[in-house]
Amino acid sequence: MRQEREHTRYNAREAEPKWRTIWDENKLFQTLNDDPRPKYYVLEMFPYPSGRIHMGHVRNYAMGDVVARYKRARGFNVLHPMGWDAFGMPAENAAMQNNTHPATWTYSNIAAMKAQLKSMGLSLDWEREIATCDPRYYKHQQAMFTDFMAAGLVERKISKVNWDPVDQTVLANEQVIDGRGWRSGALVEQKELTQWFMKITDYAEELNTALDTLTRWPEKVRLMQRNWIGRSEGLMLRWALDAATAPKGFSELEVYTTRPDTLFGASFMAVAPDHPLARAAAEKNPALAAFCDECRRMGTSAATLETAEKKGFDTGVKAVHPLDPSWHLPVYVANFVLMEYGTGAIFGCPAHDQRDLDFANAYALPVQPVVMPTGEDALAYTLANKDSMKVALDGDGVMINSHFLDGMTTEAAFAAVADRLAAESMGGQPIARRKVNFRLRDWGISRQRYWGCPIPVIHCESCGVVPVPKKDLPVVLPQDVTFDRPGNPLDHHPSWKHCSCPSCGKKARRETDTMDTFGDSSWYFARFTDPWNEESPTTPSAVNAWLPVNQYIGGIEHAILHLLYARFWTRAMHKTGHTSVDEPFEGLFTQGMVVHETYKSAAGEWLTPAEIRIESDANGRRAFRLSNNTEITIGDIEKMSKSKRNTVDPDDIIGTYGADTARWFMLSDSPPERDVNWTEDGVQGASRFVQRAWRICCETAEFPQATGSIDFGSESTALRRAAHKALAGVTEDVERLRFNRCVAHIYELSNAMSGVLAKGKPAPDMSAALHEAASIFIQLLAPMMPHLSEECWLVLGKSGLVGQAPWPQLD
RNA sequence: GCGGACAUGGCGAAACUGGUAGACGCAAGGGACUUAAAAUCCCUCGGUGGCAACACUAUGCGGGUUCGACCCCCGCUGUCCGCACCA
Repeated sequence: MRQEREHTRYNAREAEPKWRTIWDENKLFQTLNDDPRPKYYVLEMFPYPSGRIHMGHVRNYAMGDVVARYKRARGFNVLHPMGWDAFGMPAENAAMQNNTHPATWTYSNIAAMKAQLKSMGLSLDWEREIATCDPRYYKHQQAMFTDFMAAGLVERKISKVNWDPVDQTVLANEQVIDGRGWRSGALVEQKELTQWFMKITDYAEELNTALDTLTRWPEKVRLMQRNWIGRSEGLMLRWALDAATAPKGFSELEVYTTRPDTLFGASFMAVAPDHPLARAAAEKNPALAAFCDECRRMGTSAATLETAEKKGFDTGVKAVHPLDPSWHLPVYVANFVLMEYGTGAIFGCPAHDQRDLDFANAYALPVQPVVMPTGEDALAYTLANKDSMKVALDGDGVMINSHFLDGMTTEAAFAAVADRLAAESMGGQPIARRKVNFRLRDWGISRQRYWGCPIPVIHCESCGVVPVPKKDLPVVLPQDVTFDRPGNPLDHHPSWKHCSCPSCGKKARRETDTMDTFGDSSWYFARFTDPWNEESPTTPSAVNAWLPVNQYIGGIEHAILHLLYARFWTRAMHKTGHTSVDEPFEGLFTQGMVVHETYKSAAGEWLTPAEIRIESDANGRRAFRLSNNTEITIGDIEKMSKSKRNTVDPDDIIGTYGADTARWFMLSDSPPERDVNWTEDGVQGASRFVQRAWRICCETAEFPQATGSIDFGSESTALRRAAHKALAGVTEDVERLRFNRCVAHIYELSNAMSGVLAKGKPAPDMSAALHEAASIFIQLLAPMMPHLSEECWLVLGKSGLVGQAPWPQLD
């Protein structure tokens, strides 16, 4: 017979704030730099202060908090800080729309979001909070910028940019939609502007090879970075130009190729429309000039590239084949050759490159196979494919129709051509040299915007570009700016940009570009290690002790840009003496998105989950609108977004169920790297478990704890075994960030305990086993549901805080 | 086009290094308690057959390796993601 027992329900709304106050009063999560324990640095990607946290934040920070709390219990000195990625365009947009200052908007958002994060019960060291828009932060970023300048890592050069003529600003590629500015809708122009660049390409080789050392990064992210860097090994090859046809001043054409082995299959040359040779040839040829203009207008948008045909224009210039002086090839201007990659010029080998083949077929150029698959007959293969190929053979094989290369593998032929041409010279220089090339380009950091870190340089007519001396830093953003007209408010400001030259004292002009906000997030993890240092960006003893971040957690959307820039910036900091580490993040975890069902009315309008009531039975689920009871179509499960209105507000969930329930649900069910589907049923399930865990602890507390030595019987031993099995499972799975499995282990233990408790008053050995199991149970729960576990810890008569208890010993 | 990942009940998933497929949760169905509801508790829950013990079958599809395959190999199909004329 089940005993009649009345337990009060666990009241999260009362308990959660109470425990947070106790943690704060005991400074539980304050981290000292001189703590002797081994260090562990866990970091979640800091948020942009948009105004409110969303469920993605809840998932991200719940995961990080589990790791932080677990590592603390394992005896580590854990650094778990939080800050704000606070510069950026939304603040300026808000300023334009609402006539509020970006700083006012940003700081009020930070205050609101900080309160929300606090309500989650995260074990963060708020003493180290930083905001990138704070002059006490960007002062050091400016100091590093001048150090980077001195170290030759910063460059000012002319570059093509997307220019919005209405907003008078540069747009990133992502901000150009169908050739128009995302905000103004104006046709975007390609404009050449002098811009600031970080020389990330200086580290291309190292950023690529060091990926091999990042064994605790997802393979997917490493691969994406490897592709982005795009390392290739090839040959820089100089072709002589036929003097009779070449424009004045052009005697040769240099190309980059990764396939010198296919040189005998060449049938044309091609240069980019912006190539100097194209420009020179166009001067005397209006039709060619028109063709080049047309290519430029096509622009670089992905949509136009997809459908663009291979188009070219014969310049009339002839190039001399480097292995056969009697062989002259036509030089085309072609729309598929990019000025930005290699030398902006190629030789075309149609048989072994699909683009070249398409081009050759369009302009009736010869197609000569020079590589065939192993085992084929050379003559038969040639006859079958010559001038009639549809699909280029771009793989390895055996050389044919290639004179001294015939019979070699492609690999051997590459080496043979490279060696022979390196030994030959033209104008006193070798014809060819081996060259490692990268797709990666330098990082353009100039933004014609107000709400960003000012680039700390001064332009002087006599001295040129002069960095602002460190004693004059920070270059602070002016407060009194207006957003009533397009363009850069810093440029419009009546006095800000007028200054005197730091070296000669004459009147000079302050740089009005601000830095890309990716710069701000490229070193914040280093600043967290000693945010109190006013003199310099980092303190060697702190930054070198804490870095690298042991576990970094964030969204996959930052797989390339943020993580690559941070890897570069860390190396630049190393070069300039601000740290001695190269890789900022030892372990990386990319979590999945939070998704939710969508709801659409018959009229086609999206409805929020809060406006919906669900009915479900054996026939399935149906949705009804609360206001008028009409049936609503249940749509696809999609990423939570404002446009589909399928969002759930963390405040509502925490207010209704408590932070622990929200955290528990976020960690259960789906593997953390996959998307998690937020459902009302799932939250209620999590909430039921909170009450069940509470009941288990309350019921256990009614039975006596062990005194003296105990002989455990078979049933009590089984319970103890279940408890330690759960302990082993959770320990392993937290280490591997498999939180969904942790949840399952805990459920299994709770089922075992419920089964024992249902049998009524236990024998002394079972009572002792129950207390042991409950103690383990609460400790396993503690990293995930910290408030509830403190309350349970208390009801079981345990001393101290579970948040300070060491991880249980496995038996 | 190139590169990569994934595919298991009604659903989210688990199965560790090749060794009892479906742990755990959700949904659903049945029952207990209740005036009723909520909450709680008990039972069932991949499919087919059987009162049952149980038998057969089952991890996208087709082959293969193995005493043994969700797991390894080959070939398909589908879904998702990244890059996108990179010479």
